[in-house]
Amino acid sequence: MVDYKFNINANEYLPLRDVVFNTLRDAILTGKLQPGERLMENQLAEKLGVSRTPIREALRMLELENLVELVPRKGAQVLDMSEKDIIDVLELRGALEALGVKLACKNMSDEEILKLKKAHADMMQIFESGDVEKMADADENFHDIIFNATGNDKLIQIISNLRIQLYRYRLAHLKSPGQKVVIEEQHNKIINAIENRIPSEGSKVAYEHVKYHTEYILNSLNKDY
Amino acid sequence: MVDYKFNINANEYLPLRDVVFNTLRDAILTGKLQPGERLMENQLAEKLGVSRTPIREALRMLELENLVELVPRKGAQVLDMSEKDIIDVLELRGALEALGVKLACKNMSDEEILKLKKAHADMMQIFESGDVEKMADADENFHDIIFNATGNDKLIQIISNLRIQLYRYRLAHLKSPGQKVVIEEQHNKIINAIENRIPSEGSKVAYEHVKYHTEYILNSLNKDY
DNA sequence: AGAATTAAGATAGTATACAGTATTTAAAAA
DNA sequence: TTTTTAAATACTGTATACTATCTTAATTCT
Repeated sequence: MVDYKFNINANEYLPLRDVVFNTLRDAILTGKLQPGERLMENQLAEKLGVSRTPIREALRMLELENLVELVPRKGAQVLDMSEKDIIDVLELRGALEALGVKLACKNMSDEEILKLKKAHADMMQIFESGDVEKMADADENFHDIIFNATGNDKLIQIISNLRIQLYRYRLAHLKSPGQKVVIEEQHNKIINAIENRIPSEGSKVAYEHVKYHTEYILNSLNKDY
Repeated sequence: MVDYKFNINANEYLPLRDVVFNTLRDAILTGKLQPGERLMENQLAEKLGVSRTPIREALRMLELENLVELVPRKGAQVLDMSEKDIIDVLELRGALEALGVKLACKNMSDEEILKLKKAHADMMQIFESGDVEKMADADENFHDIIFNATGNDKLIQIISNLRIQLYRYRLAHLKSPGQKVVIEEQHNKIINAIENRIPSEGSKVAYEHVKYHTEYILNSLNKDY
């Protein structure tokens, strides 16, 4: 009746609400569902071939992820982020990336440091290609390695959520060709701080990294139109 | 305290799922529902006099608030926090309180500073009474004023969530009589930083405040039998 | 007796039905 | 025409019914 195309392991059971949740989230993040677009339960149910029940539960989950807005008796719509929202989230990211690198300075294993360096090298390679999507992915990968080394699961959870919120706007950053040199230098600083186990330094450069990122994004936003 | 979507205006409509959500959250935070306790949909539905539908939706929401754990086809149970979870959350709070006070140094109005001072004075008064619940509330109020002055809604949202997670464990802190002097001094430092508009100082003392808090809580936890 | 098996009950997953409320459309009045 | 009102429609909110699975306890087998 229902085929679980998201399940690689056919043994594992994934409730429909989670399938719907993943589907809708993906659609929102990739822009197939645009900010402001209404999400009607019947329509979604029909399109996805399920009843309204899992749709509704998925919508509640998306609401707490800040991806959709739910107005009682009116319905759901894809949430848009104002410029201020983006600034706010980046402000948070600044603090949390700083914490993340600080913890990574203390906790990252030598193996993981190697992995981090490799990720950095890969990313620089990809930068040559000019494929913005892949660049963004490589950047996320780099930061993922750091966060996973912090050992703080709550931090990982929150930063993931912030990243999801920013996902739709992240491409603005890496477009300009001059970026490579700056990002390379900043990432190198981060790697050095971690390798030399200097938490205060790591915290500082991570913060500056996000701050630079923020300013860049704001510029791109204002340049639009 | 728990004033979230609470509606004073009786005209405004609150979906049952939100009523259930508030009810269950309150029950969890006040310990009426203990960590580890199973939450069965039928049972809750009957007890609250509603159908399973709003119960299920409320449980999904509680899951994303990290208050209950949902295992597919098994059910929900009140989530317990390990000592490590508590440390992780406090580590996050350290970074976010630091950010909060830093922003408050920049954005807090003179009026709000007066309110903050009053809240501090009130708190010191309440400390004399020895009523731990009220002390905790007064402390939350003090920090609330700061966060509301940051102007960063996302920060407010996340710190609220972290606080909710810690709510059940917060009383451990204020019990010992020696606390008053230390907390008074630390809060004074925070107030001074904000009043004199020194973000770097505010950030520093806020971080130290949480760090002290953390160490205290850990001590209490280990002392428990 | 202890382990394995099966059957019964409990519980979550999903679909559907119905009720109530916004929204839209059409009609009537100004 | 423009505004008001009324009816129709399209939603969401909630309850309930049905199904699939998990748990528990009884039963059988070794």
